[in-house]
Amino acid sequence: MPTIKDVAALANVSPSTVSRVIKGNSRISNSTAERVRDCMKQLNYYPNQMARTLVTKRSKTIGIIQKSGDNSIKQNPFLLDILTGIHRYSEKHSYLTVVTTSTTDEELKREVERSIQSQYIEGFILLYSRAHDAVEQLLIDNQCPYVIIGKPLSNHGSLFVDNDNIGAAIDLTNYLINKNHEKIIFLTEYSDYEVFKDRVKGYLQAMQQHHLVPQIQSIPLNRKEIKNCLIELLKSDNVTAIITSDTMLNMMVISALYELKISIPEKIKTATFNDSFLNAYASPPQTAVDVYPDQLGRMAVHLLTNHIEGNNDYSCEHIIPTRIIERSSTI
Amino acid sequence: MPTIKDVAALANVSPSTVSRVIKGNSRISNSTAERVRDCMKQLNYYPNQMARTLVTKRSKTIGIIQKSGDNSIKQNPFLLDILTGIHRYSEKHSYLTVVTTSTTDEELKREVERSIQSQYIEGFILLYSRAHDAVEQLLIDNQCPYVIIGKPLSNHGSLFVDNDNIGAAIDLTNYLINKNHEKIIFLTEYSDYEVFKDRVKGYLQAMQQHHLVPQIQSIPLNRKEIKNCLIELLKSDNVTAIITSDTMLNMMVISALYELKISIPEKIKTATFNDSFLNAYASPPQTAVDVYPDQLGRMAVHLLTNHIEGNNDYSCEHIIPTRIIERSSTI
DNA sequence: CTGTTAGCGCTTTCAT
DNA sequence: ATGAAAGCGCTAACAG
Repeated sequence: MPTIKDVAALANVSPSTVSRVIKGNSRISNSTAERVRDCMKQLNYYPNQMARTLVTKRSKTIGIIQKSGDNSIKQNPFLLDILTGIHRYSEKHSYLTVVTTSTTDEELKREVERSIQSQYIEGFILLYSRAHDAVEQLLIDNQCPYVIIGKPLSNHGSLFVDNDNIGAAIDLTNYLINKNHEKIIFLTEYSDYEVFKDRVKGYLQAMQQHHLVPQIQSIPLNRKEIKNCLIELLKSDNVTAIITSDTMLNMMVISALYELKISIPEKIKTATFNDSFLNAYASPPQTAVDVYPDQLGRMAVHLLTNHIEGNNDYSCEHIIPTRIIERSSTI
Repeated sequence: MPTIKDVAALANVSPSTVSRVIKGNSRISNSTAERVRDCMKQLNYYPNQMARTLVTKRSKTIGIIQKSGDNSIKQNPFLLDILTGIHRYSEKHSYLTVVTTSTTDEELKREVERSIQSQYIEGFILLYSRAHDAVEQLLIDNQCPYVIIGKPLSNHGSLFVDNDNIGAAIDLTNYLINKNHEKIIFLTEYSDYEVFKDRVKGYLQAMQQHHLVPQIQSIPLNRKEIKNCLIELLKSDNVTAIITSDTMLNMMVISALYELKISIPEKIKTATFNDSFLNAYASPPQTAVDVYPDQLGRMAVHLLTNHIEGNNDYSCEHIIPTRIIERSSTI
């Protein structure tokens, strides 16, 4: 591997001159700059990032923290779409991304701790929001720059980007109400994440505003329990529509409905949040709220890199809009 | 941020002694080692990875190369399960992973090029296998250590780990034949990846061995085309079972069947490859071949790190077994 | 068992 | 416009 010295020697200049050429310093004559660049090509030289980082203290690397859990949680297409947005936008700004995950919260914390200590991650993006989160506290304690994708909770003025989940839930509920549904139930998974709380809130608001009786049910992400729960819910009342708090839960619900031979949309309508291919290719395709995960990721990177680089730009919008994608499940 | 010198000063030893304590060198008296460790704690000291890498030339970082494509390709749970396996096992061996992806092949190549040039990735894992792949050629040209998850093609004696896809396809086909199916069709997506070729081969072998007429159809991953294709295939013949080459295609197929009001498993059985939650929570749950993606990832890391660290251990098994997970779609 | 010394490859004053 | 020199934080001979 050729070093900056090799290039310097070949070009008959000092290493500092080569260094200046690399970062496009203007005070270098065109002729030498040209010559140096030729030599770099000739030797197939590329600057060693480690060495550069060591002196500049700029690794151009951001850490992404997923919530812990098993595969089916982390493989939520919603999260993956955010990841894609982050990745794409980071690349454009020549930032590298490394993601941290774990099965348990404790392990996740340890992992994040490790990557803080290695001191080459310049900032973090937190892919979830939850009150009293140990990982966020870690970030605060270590004064790491970070941005949350989700609702900002701590009073540390943290950077964040989010959807208006209450509004989105109101919209989706109203959409069904406008189709003359009256008995609409809301299914949500057990969890203390903020998103779900907001969606419940929005549903409640919309139902109450139309003087309809809301019914909310928390269920674990588990085939059997979901099935039993549905049997219970559907036998007593004349439920005509189900809203689920997230696509993964919705997927399980429609799988259970299929088993129960309750056909969608004939007997019951279903709709959910976080659109993705999972909804487009479900049986039948599902109506869902698109939360523009790509944009969430993009904006998160934007905020974080701006903050890291000191050029704080607070003019940008932190709330990403949403829209309902209508599909067969509610038609 | 405290450095090794600060620790050394506080402990009244030289930096080299601290360095030795860090890497657990045995030739350090217990008393000083203890004292040094105390000082590290006291100062909240953690070694700077960059500096360490610069001198040792060991970054303990491996690069993962996904195939290019849009989200629905990269979010294939099969790939993500491999990723999880890689990640988990890397962590255990305190390796870091960074993944490279892109929408197009050209961009992917450029990205990989960049990460080779940055010279801090010690080896790569290629998540696909394809003949005449430009990215693999790049790895070869730059003499990067790498392992392929999939069929080894180049004659460079590359490390690899794979399933016996032909065998798996034979098994799955036989499973259906044993259930007295005779008209079984095989649907595969357009693509030049090796996995699919092998699965087709296995299907063919099994059908021919039982003197049944095979029927293979390539289709693009596209809702409309799949639907039309199914209409065509199902009207002419008395097809009783469909095998798809991958879960994503299968998902689209069952969505189309739902639309066509052809119920599974009553009118037709379906089965596919690469098991995941997508099959477990499909409508109805799908029979699928589990290829143990976690183990594929795990073994890939094992081979790669062994190779990087010079302790070549060729005794380990490179072919990961498979098994059929039976679910409602074929019952 | 421990200290001294010389770098790893790069950037960055400070000169000129 | 360019070079010399110092040093980022760490490790690795070589001494002793």
